[in-house]
Amino acid sequence: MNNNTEPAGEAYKALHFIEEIIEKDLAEGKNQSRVHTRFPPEPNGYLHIGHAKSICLNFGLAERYNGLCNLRFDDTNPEKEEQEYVDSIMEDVSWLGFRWEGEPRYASDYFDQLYAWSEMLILRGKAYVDDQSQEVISEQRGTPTRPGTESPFRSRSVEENLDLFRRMRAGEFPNGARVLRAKVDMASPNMHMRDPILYRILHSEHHRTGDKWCIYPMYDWAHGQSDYLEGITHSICTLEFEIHRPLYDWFLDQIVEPGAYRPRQIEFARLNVSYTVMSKRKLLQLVQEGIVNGWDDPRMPTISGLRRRGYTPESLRRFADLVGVAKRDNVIEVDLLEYAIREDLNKRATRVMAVLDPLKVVITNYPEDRTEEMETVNNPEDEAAGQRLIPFSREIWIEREDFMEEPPSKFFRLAPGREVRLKSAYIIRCDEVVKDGQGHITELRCSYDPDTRSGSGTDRKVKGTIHWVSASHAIDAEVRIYDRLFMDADPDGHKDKEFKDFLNPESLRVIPHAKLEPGLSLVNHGERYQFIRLGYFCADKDSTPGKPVFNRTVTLKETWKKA
RNA sequence: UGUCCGAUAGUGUAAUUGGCAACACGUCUGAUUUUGGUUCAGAAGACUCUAGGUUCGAGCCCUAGUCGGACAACCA
Repeated sequence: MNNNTEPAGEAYKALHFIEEIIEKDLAEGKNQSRVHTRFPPEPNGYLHIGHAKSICLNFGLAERYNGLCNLRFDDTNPEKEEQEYVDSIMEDVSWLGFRWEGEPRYASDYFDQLYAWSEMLILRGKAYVDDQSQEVISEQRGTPTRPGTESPFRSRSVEENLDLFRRMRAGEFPNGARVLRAKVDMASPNMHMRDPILYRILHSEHHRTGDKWCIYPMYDWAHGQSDYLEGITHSICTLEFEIHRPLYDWFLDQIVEPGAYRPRQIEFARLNVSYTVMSKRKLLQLVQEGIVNGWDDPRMPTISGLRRRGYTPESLRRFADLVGVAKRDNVIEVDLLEYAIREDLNKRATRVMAVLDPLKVVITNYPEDRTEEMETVNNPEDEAAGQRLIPFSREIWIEREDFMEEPPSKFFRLAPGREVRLKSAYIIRCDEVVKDGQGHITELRCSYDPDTRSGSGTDRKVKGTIHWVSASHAIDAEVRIYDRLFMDADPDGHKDKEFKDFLNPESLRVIPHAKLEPGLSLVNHGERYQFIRLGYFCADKDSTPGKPVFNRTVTLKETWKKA
């Protein structure tokens, strides 16, 4: 069975290695030719763009092969996990546009079954209780190049192991007093096979099971078994778990009948993005040390941060598609992320006029009491978006950087004696530059050509077109100009420096009084616009009626270089 | 001195399974443009990690090596 046939007209897209594995399994009728994946985050932090790749992969595969995808919280460590994270994860996955099969699952749903299987292992002589301290166990484990040594408790009787394990569960021992270990192979070249720990004692409240348990299963013991219980066929994870796969399989061997259904672990290379950090630990550090304003700070590579920044779910899914799936370590250039959001917003964002650094222009030959409503197109890429009217009058704001007193030859904007077109309005010429006592430019006095009204059919051309906003009609807005958080392409790739040494001091610049066209006074947070010639901006949740707050998502592509 | 994994333009991913190394981002030209955006046309950029081998033919198969990554939490 080959599901690879694409609809006619669509470009052939090569299968990545996981799709190849799946198609082979499907063809062989493995696991009744089902495809069932899962996204298994630990609720100990917010999801980031790397998780988005994994989400798109797992849910995308299920979609492509008419399968299912579960959302499962890997909540086996009550000391780090919180409900807040569970909630944020569900919100992020849904926002990305995916629907998990049934209710969210939790590894903690399977604690009873895991416990029962553990007793089974003990009964079969495949697990034992070890009384040694963490330090001693760690010492005995050896090193990657030196085999471990067996614990003196390894040969305890089944009865004693069972009794001790039950008493561990009953809460008779303090944290760290004993652990349950699988009896595998202390001489294995794979460290994970050297009698891995199944259960540790943790007298702490679990966010879902409360105080029902004081022993908690380790990741390796919980994960594959959870996959099995959920009927997962393809358990996709990142490369660092590759070395765990023999253990994943060993555990499954203990509970799965040969030839029957069985999940398979497949590893792919995690996403890295230049100029950012991706570890939850470091992101948590940025939040806790107040370097950013929370997990959803628009500078964070978290899904909630990108959402607040103005990224669309479509752009993130497109990005996940563009980065591909393979097994080699990779660093994706941020440019690709920015390409993805520009591509999307170019098609859908309404163009509006906004002046961030206002310079007053007085049009001396324009009547003082006059206001014209100029028609302007909402989106040149989307005719259906229609037109709207914007007010024009004698005094306007233009961008300060759109004027130069002594312009280089390639400068197409306003300068003394030069002309520019005001977008959707008239061509003006700069006649006079007004300065204050310090030589600071305070105002430009210009004259307009009445025959050049936009849409009047005039054919007079000028080199440049600039944006503007009528001074008497403009509203004030706060605009937050975000730039990359780190100045180095690989912030944690330096031996003698810490990632925080590369923080960009100008990652956030707040413009308290930007001038916007009046139609923008009432915006709903999350609305996205293109500020003409400046970039894409998204209304922040801090907006209030009459005083919007905008976040800059990304600039427009800048191909112009100074001479 | 171990085990596992990986290596193709600057970046990422392909190469229909052994047949002229392609696509995307990025870079550079030019055209169009009432956004220096978009769009369009084009260009540069690769000893496919190295050395052997198999073959009429190797990015792909084999051998050896080099380089990079992962593994020594009672984290996931």
